[in-house]
Amino acid sequence: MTPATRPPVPDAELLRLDHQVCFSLHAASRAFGGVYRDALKGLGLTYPQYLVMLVLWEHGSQPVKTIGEQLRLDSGTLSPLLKRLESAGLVRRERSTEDERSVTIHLTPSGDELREQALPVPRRMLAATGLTIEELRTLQSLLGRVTSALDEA
Amino acid sequence: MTPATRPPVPDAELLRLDHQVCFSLHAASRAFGGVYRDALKGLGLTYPQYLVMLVLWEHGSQPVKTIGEQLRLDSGTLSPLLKRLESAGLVRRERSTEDERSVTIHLTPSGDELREQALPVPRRMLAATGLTIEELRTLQSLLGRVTSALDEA
DNA sequence: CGCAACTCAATTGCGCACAACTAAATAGCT
DNA sequence: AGCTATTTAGTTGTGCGCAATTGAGTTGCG
Repeated sequence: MTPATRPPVPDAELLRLDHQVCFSLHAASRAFGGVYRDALKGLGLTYPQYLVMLVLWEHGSQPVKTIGEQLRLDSGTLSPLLKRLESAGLVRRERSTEDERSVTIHLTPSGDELREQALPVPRRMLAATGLTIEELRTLQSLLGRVTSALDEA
Repeated sequence: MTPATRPPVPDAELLRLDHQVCFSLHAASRAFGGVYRDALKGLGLTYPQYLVMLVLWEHGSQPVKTIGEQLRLDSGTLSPLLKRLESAGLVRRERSTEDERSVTIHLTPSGDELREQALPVPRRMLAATGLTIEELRTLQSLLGRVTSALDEA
């Protein structure tokens, strides 16, 4: 069934299905955000701030640019976010001496310590999704393909 | 392989996998947003505004509350958004006479006409995802389950 | 050297998302 | 009727996301 040539899906269904998928993605993203908000409240981090900390915990000090590349965020988002992390005492911003355009982000001791408190968060989130590891893999694979395809369009 | 009792997935992998899934969702949502931004530019709509118009096109005039329920958005988001749609001449806001707390949103003739221009959008988006109908169904099913589970947590 | 092109971070402006709160109206209960 | 609780929009404040712009700094080329 459903040969390689387009199967007989009527316009009306396509329309509804598309609506559901794009909306589902939007809704799922916000639902995740809500649960992360709770899970991260104790750490004083928002979800995007947590993503930045994950990058720093995993790969250490690095300039704003490479953080943005990994998270797909630009300086308009990262600059104020990093200043808030700096105000919270978690990171230090240091203008590079070799290339004065570049600002390197370092973890402070507080920022490094926070890692331990963050360790139980992923397992808690995994449980909250109600999915099996297999399903998570499937989901991640599909999302990755969608994102790549959309980025090229 | 992978019995019902937790399979031997080390913490480190769990951590990375979780990171990837939540991040993938975040990234996919923003990637979708970017492509919708282009697709909807000609209509003068943002993606959330498009969602509101879809609800109105499908189900007609209705109060703010029911729009919010369908889109999972509260009045803090919808009130200013609807005012922008009103400024654009696409909707009319009318306080109900029977229950003066309620504001009913109506499509204007312009708002109704816009539907035709929006018809090609879904097919364009579907193509941009690069997924088959089957994969979209799988994706939507997983996202729906995740959202339900997360909403309860 | 001197000038043009590029890079990188920051800033500005707009819109979305959500929490907390306000205000007005309705419903329910005594 | 009178009082309380609930419902419904709206407002305010904070933070994310992105486009467009600015400005400092670097690189490359003649």
